[in-house]
Amino acid sequence: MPGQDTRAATTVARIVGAARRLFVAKSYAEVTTEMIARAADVTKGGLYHHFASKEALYVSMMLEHLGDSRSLFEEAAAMEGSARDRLGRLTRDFLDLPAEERELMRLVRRDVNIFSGDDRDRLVRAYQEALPQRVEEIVTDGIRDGEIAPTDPRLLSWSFVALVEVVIGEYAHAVLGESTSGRLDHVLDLFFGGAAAQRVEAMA
Amino acid sequence: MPGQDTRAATTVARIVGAARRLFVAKSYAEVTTEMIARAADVTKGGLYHHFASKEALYVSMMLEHLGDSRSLFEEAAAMEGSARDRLGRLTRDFLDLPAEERELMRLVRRDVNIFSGDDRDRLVRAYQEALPQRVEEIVTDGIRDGEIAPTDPRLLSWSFVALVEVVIGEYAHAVLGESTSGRLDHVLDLFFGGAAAQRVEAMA
DNA sequence: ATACATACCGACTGACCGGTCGGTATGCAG
DNA sequence: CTGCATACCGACCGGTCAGTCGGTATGTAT
Repeated sequence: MPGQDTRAATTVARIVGAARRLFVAKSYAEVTTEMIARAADVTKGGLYHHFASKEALYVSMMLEHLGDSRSLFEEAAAMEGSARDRLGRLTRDFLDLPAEERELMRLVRRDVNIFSGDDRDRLVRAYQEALPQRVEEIVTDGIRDGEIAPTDPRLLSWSFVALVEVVIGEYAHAVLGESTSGRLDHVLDLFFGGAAAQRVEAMA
Repeated sequence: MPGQDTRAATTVARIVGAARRLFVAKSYAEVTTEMIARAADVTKGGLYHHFASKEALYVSMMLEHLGDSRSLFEEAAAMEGSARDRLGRLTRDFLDLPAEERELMRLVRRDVNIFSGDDRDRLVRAYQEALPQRVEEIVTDGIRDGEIAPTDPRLLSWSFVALVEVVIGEYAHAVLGESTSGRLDHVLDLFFGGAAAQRVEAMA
């Protein structure tokens, strides 16, 4: 009953899904078009019917994911509230993402350097628009409102993202517990308050 | 006049040096043994006379560098003084490293995943002993002395290393100026004090 | 001088991989 | 029913690359 369009669309989706799984598990060079085709239950011919090249498939897969992520993070950035609340919401959304999707954000940064020209530029832009720029929005507001010390907002955003990345991975999982909240608090406390022991402060 | 031993040693050194330059500039898969041999002014045959495989060459090159780095960072960690001073010294040493050697520290983390088994384990261990464990020593002391808030020291160390990595790269260079000190202060301030605006505190 | 080891050469091989192409199957439009 | 487009197949090609191997040159020990 499904027409050709639907058929093609589901095949494309199968290929993209298989590519995503494989690219997360292995490096770009290690994943062969043959492997992707086999995992998607088509042949290489079928794969190349829908995608011009291995690179085009990778880029297509990644751009789709980055678009979705951007929508998700834009919601958090658009929230009302303190910078800490908004960063918390965004980070929580990120940490609660399925592991595979979260890994894709690391993947872009890892793989961007193996491309060049147009594809590379599009990937970089899409990544920055998906995550770092959303963080930067919040940080910039935080500086304007006196919540965050006046520093270069982009540098601060990257620092924040770097701290979040530390908290992914099994060691942090083991230390901070299974729930998202532990990791979240750890990141926010460290980012806003630093690692120094609390000085005794004058209390009201 | 030099005997065969010296001759072989210098050839090996040439090969390792060429490999280092190339692996920093391009990814593992993109660097061919032919390119390394050519850059080292030997043939592939000559290269394979000294190294059993491409992987063995990579590992050998990396372990040599990590050993040197470890010695350097151990000095800083062995210093007297506050945790902040010692971390500052270690970070300064790191930031003042020639760009190529500094890049190698990123390389390990990037490339570790393409190996497996024994080679992988040795690389991971050597890296951790070279940098993160040196940081962890200092952090642990800082916690013991009440300078750093009691948190998991390993997690804190990784966070610190992540913050340092942000500060390498051209954007940070442009924002924080050419000198090492600007980047150094930025990292230390952020790590110890956090990003929050200073609250007005009771002063003596 | 002779014999042996070590350094090095470079043509070659075998495997792999991205991409192609001629062909078949399946629907849809007139 | 016919003709055309689209989806898909799978054998194949061109090229690349890690690794090999028979050979030569250069020292070194006896």
